[in-house]
Amino acid sequence: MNSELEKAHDYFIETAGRLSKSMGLNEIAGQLYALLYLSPEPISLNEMVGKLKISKASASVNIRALEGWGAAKKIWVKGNRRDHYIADRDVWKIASNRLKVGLERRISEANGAVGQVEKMLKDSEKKFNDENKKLARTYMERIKTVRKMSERLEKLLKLLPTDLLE
Amino acid sequence: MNSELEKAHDYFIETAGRLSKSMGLNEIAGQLYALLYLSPEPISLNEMVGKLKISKASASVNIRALEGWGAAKKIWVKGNRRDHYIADRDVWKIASNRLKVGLERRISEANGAVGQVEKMLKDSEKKFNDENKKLARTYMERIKTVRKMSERLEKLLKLLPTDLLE
DNA sequence: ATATTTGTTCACTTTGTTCTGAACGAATTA
DNA sequence: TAATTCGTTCAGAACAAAGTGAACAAATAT
Repeated sequence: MNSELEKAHDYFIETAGRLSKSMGLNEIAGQLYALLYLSPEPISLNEMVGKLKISKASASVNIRALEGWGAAKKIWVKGNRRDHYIADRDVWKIASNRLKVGLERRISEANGAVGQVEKMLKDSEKKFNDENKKLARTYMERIKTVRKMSERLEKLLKLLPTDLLE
Repeated sequence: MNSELEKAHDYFIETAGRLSKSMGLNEIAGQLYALLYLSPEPISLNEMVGKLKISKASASVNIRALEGWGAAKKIWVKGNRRDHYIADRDVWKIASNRLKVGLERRISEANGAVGQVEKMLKDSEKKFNDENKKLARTYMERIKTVRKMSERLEKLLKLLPTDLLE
């Protein structure tokens, strides 16, 4: 194997891993994806283990994560009983979808909690003494602002695919 | 202190911490911001320590991170020599800016590396034998696609503030 | 039937991050 | 001037996340 070529290959993969990690995804998942992305041929679990110098366990777990995200898919290779994988090379689609899904989940969780806080404040409003009533008003008002914003964000996310990602 | 009120208050802060953490920021930073966000009064380091049950060290480090992001600012309180802080309550501005800056840094790093890989391939192109020449072509083509995409993303990020964040 | 190959799962270790307590210097008060 | 109050820094403890090896079950080959 030409070592210059291999160096470039490996550096690309390393970079993908770093990026993946810094984006809150798994480093090995990023490396695996880059490996598949570059390869003209489908790749087996064992080859992943060999090329990335990782354990079979990691390869197994992470390739299935990629599968789950629609970033890789299993493919049948004639006369070979090992699982082979290829990348869906539409990086943009995959990355933006990851981002979108991740944001949506977080926002919706936060929204749920914020809604609960609002409910708590409303429900016990009558029990507050004057001092606390004033404070509760401040809280309500400010929390409402937050909820408004996050609703706005949710809408924005729903909008994203058609406007920006096609 | 009315305990219902306090519960709502604390739950809001807890939620902010969780969200902050899940977004790759620091949990305490999120809690601190939420604390300041709700408070009608400026808050001192010691009060943060007391209300969030954290160490002075954490409070100090994280409040300055918030300051650096423009999410909190120091304020002078008459007759008190402690530092007091208030939140900039424009959550949208702060959050979107964080997101933007974070993405920009990562993308630009990745871009640098990808550019280098392209250079490596080009530079050593002549030395490849036929087999590798073909492989190198595949790499180049695919990596170029990635670069195009990330350039697109960079542009999109530059565009963001005016279009979406007004 | 037995042996081998293959991918998955899980308990454990390793690695990296975050938080804290203690020590410190600067500023303020007595 | 000495004592106290503050905020910062830093080494190390506590914690969380990720990767590994070994055991396993399923499929295939001998």
